[in-house]
Parts: sequence; structure tokens; C-alpha cells
Amino acid sequence: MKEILTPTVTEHLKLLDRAFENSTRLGIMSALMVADSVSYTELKNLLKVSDGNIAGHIKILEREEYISVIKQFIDRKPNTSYSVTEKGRTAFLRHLDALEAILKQR
Amino acid sequence: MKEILTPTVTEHLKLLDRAFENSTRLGIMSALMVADSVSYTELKNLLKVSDGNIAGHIKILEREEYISVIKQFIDRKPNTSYSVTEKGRTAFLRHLDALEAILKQR
DNA sequence: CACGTAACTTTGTAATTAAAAGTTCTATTT
DNA sequence: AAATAGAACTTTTAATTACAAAGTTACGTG
Repeated sequence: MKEILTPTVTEHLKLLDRAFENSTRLGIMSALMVADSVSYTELKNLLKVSDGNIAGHIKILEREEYISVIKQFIDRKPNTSYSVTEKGRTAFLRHLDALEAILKQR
Repeated sequence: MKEILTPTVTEHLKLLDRAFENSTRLGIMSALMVADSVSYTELKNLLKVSDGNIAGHIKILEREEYISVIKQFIDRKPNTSYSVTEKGRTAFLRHLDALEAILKQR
């Protein structure tokens, strides 16, 4: 059965996913939502963060199974690229829905 | 002069305000944006967090001058209420604008 | 004056965030 | 062959943040 009551802001707040509350991770997800895959280096340059930093955020998203990795050699150089998983896409959309509901009251 | 170029997602990410990246603080601001003032106890119950926790988040928003305090007695009992300041309202709207721009690409 | 309630503060601890430096692997250059 | 370089990490170190639990202060009530 469908929902009848509009959940309150409070309820939407509980639907927020902490994995997406960090702006770097938000950036990673945003990039992966609009591109089939994005490389490690592209992400790092795009978001202007250190190696240690982006690697940490990537690891968190990987641990949640929100993104997947593809390791290959391109032009004889190592290339690590990331894609959003179905689980990640769903979770991210849910997060954005909650955010949207919260900010709609503006 | 008006902006011509739509800022990219990356640029919007930089416009996010860390003060609003925590969901409890997001909840406090959301509540204060739609009500003239909300009491300490209301906020605590609404967001279901401990005294120490909400007091800490309130302090952060106060330090940023995003919210202001009104202390009074109501029915002979102490009552502390909070309101959003102009600075807070502006900052919050800017944050939401940035968020909206980021999630528009969905 | 003991007790309750609002509103904090303090304490202690764990988690998060991030920069910097070090590591590994492979490829290229000398 | 040795040195150099780039990609992609990991480790180290440090600072900040988050949060629960317990303690504190001020005022009011019975």
C-alpha cells in the first residue's frame, strides 16, 4: 500500500545516510552518478584533495558497497576506475529524496 | 553583473557549509527556518538526542552566529528559545542552493 | 529545605577527517 | 642495470567532531 502521510522533516532526517554527509564523498557520488566510470586520478583532481584523503573516502564508499572498482592497465599504466553500484545508486537517490523533502519547506 | 556560467558541481561542493553537514544541526536549522522560535526542550525532543549532544550542536550554530538565544521564564519556569539569525538564514539558503545544484544532476 | 525541572557543562571516549610521508608496482629513461 | 617517475595506495600523526553519561546551576514547588 502507498504512503498517505507525508513524513515529517524529523522522519526524513533519519533517512539521511551518513556516508553521504561528507562533501568529498558527496562529490565522488555526484561524479559517479553522471559518468559510467571515473578514475582515481580524475576524482582526486576534480575534488582537489590529497591521496590519503580520497583513498579514505573511497574506502568508506567501497565498504558500504556503494561503489565498485575496476583495475586495469591503460597505455601500459595502471588505472583504477570506480563506478556506482545499484546499491549505491539506490542509497544515494534515497538520501537525495530525504534532503529534498527537508529543504522543500524552505 | 549576472552570472552566466552555471557553476559546476565541483564549485557547488565548495559552497557547502560544514556547519550544516551534521544531521542534527540540519534538523535544528530546518525547525528554526519554519518557526519563529523553538525551545531547547522542543528541539531536544524533536531530534531525539541527549542534552549534551544538542547543547553542543546549538553552541556550534551560535558560534557561527547562525542562531540567537532568548532566555525567559514562562509559567515561572526557565525557557530557552532559539531563532535563526539573518546571517543564519542566508547561510542556510546558500547551503541549500548548493545542495540543490548538486542534486539537480540526478 | 528537600526535590524536580530546565538547561547546561564537564568528562571521557570513540569516530572522523585530513595532510604528509612512506610504500609498491610497473614503465620509462639514462 | 640503475635511477626516475607516475598511479594508487597505506601508514602515521594530529586535529576536530560526535555523543553518551554524569555532574552542575538556578529557580520553583510542596
